[in-house]
Amino acid sequence: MKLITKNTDYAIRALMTLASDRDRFFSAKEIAGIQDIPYHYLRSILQILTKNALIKSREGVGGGVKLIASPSRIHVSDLIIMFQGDADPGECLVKGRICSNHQTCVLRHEIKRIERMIQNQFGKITIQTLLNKEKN
Amino acid sequence: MKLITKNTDYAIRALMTLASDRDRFFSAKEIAGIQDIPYHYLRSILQILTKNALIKSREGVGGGVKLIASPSRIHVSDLIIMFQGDADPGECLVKGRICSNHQTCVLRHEIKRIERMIQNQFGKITIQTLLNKEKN
DNA sequence: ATAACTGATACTATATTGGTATCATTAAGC
DNA sequence: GCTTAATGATACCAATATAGTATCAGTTAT
Repeated sequence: MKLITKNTDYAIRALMTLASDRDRFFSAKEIAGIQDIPYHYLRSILQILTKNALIKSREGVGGGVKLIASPSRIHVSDLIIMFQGDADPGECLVKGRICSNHQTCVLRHEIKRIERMIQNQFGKITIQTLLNKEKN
Repeated sequence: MKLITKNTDYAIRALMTLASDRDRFFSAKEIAGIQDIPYHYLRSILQILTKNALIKSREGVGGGVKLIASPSRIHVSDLIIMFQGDADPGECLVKGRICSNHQTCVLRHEIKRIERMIQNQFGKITIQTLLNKEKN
């Protein structure tokens, strides 16, 4: 059961690095080195984070990316949605007679409930809480 | 976030059909028709259920498969493990410095906790509870 | 004997995820 | 201004996992 894909994972780690020094710009190359993330792949991830205004970028020599959102306001649930999409696109897994007879399918209902619970759990985890736990 | 894959879903539906009449054999063809599941794919799923002793099979004319486990003892969590494997095979998602510096990685720890919670939730759902909810 | 079934197994197709490459543009600093 | 170090945009490729198909051998009721 893969809850978190690599791009989400890489995003979290990049953000943790950025949170370690909020005032300066880190280049993608630098972050890739620190976190051992493939450079080009990381670049595409950073672009998404930039578009979602969690970080800002500066081009040119001495440029890079820098955290602009507060680490305590960046929830892992947001990153999951950002990189893994908003769960399944409303499609009913259980087709066939059961569903057509009963309109709403019981299994699907249970799955939805558990998905909400998961998102709720990941919503409680922020970049800040991860940093805090790391320092124990 | 795909919690349940199609083979698990198909297995659940097949078992619900079998639970609807525990005394007789259903052929794969029949179940495929009732649940609108691709015949050959369903056959491979039924073979796995047979090997795991949830159902028993009878070859030849008039054969098929029949439920042997009690619907209230078949937990969706078991089926998830059966068809989707035992979560991730112990591999740490967060490699690089964070992990090597701190031995155990904080994100991984949180993910593991949530995974246990999910399995616990799916452990509370059985074929029987699904059937009960369906009949409301 | 035949027809209806499962067992075993190999194969193919599709989708998702992970990763790479390239060219254009920007900006610092000599 | 030229060079260099950086991102923006975008297209492409590879690897893996999931979903689905096909076939042949063996079994059993009639």
